Amino acid sequence: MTTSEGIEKVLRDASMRVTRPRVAVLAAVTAHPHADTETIIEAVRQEHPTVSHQAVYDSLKLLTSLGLLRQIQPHGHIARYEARVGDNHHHVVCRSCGSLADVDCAVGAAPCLHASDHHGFTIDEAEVIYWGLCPNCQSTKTA
Amino acid sequence: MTTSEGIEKVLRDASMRVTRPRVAVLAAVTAHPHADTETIIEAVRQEHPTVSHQAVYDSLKLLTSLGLLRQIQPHGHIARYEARVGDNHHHVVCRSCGSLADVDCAVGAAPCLHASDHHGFTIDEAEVIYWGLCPNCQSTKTA
DNA sequence: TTATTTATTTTGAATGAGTCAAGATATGCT
DNA sequence: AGCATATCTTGACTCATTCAAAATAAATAA
Repeated sequence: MTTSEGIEKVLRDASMRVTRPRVAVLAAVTAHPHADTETIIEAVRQEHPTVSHQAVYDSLKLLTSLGLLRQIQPHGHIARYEARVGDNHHHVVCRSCGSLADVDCAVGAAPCLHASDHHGFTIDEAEVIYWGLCPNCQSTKTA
Repeated sequence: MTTSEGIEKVLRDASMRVTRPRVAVLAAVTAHPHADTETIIEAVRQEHPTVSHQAVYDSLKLLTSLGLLRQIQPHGHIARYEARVGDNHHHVVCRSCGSLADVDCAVGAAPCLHASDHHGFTIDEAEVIYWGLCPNCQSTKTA
């Protein structure tokens, strides 16, 4: 899915050009799950030192809109990205250090997706963020 | 709960001073649910023209940490606040116009709060944001 | 393969929500 | 009323992200 051929097909199907920055960004996010933009820029530049930050921003936005990436941005934190997509998993964020971990869905396939009263909204996604303390910060706080 | 006496008690219990900006901010948020900071600043200044933006930022942060307010900040949007607190309700955000509505909990009291695998995190809150289209934008899109 | 078209990228400046810091002010206590 | 200091005002500053114009390179056709 996230292989080199995979992205080419998705991009071409969307009438988008297959460019070095785009492929590199997808690879970088795949290699660094939950990385922020700065980290992704650095990772991309390991292989392609001339790629601009703007190209990374553009690629992240494009790949996200095409469904190849997912953006995570908890309150008070900058945006992070992950390549794990389409399996309806959620995230835990540590209130203390900001570290982030994946959490599989609690109840079956798409829990929480059926709100009791939509106010007429059509809902296509339920995003869940759990807040708490990571193991590290728990011990630090109590120590 | 959100009355003038209510906030005084909460502030005093927390050893915080009862100041004009704090009371005004709580009143403004109560009167303008889901308002962003800019809107709250304007609302506060209707009554108290000399209150600084910094005081509003500080008050919002304090009142939020005391549990009198709740901050909502969907991806790509600036922070908004609401005074409805402690009833575990969630929000729908329109992908098109960014409008926001309350949604009561889908399944009983605290759904989704029990993630299957915490990775050792202690979870104290499950935040749910539904994404979709508001009634207005639905008709605009299809029209 | 080379020329052509134009989507993307580079570069560098700009935006703007939010934060920082120092001095002025007002709250709560005695 | 007067004191101590929490809070506010003012104004500069941060920094993730966006904007814009010129340069570049991907895709198509000759």
